[in-house]
Amino acid sequence: MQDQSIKTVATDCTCLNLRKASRVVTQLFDQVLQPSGVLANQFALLAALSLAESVSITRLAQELVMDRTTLTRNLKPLERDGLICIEPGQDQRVRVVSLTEKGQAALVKALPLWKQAQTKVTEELGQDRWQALLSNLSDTVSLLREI
Amino acid sequence: MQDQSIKTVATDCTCLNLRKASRVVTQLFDQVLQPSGVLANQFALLAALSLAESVSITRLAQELVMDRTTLTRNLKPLERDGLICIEPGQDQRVRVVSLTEKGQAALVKALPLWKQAQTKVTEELGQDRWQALLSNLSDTVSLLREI
DNA sequence: TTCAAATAAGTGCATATACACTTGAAATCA
DNA sequence: TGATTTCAAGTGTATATGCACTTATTTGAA
Repeated sequence: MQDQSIKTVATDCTCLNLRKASRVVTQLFDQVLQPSGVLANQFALLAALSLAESVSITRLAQELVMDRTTLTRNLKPLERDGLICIEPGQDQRVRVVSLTEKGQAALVKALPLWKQAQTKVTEELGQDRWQALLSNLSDTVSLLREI
Repeated sequence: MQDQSIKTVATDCTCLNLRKASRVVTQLFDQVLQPSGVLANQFALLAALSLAESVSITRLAQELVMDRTTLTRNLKPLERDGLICIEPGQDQRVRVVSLTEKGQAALVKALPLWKQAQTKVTEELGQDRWQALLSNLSDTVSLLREI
């Protein structure tokens, strides 16, 4: 009798559908960004750091809607490759993250590739559907992040 | 001068927005499913297996739009906990996955919690926006999975 | 019929994700 | 001022993700 319900899991589960789409789109972005040497997630980190200039790990994690400990580990490869710099802040508890020259350069190099990936998505979905998707994703994050 | 572009990464990046939403929603589902003892991703695997009855790893991976090797590893904890059974098929290359009694029971136990999580999402987004989101996610997967 | 191509799956490696717990520093309060 | 609370960050552990490479089996063709 729960057979009906189980079918709706496959078709209607918000989490499953989000994760599927996330996998597909991440693979596309990773592939297109390949020549730049950064992955999709790393590119987003670099972009966020470029805007924030200099920011604590906790604050950056909040902006990216990412667990703080996840961010700590995501920063590791970027630090190892010299794209970012992590220094103690005035408050000795805080560690401040910022882009290095090399990181800034990697971001600039990756930017046209990112636009390419974005264009692929908008071409496939069409502008209207893409706008709607983005808007709904953004709303989802806003509405669910604090419950 | 790429400063404008970089701002649009933070707001418009399809990949970033998808991953953010995926994180938020996965955390919600994991939390609500907690009493059932399965995570959101594991729940989706159990549901898919319940529908497929008995299926090869490659085929199940295709259905879930998941890399085959990712699925292999995702099945590990479920097999360890006795929720699924993996046996060689007639074709000796193939390994056939199926739900155990225990897995079926876990799925049934988790189902009302899943509905609870779904309801939370639809209540926050509202029916129309939720329907649109789901539809757009589904289209995104269909349109981008083979390019 | 034998050998090459194709197919199914696993492993090594690296990144991504987050919870529980710990450590160390700052702020607050008795 | 000294003790407690709060806060920022790191670590241990476990799951999730996918690419490159390998192994084993099947299929197909010379």
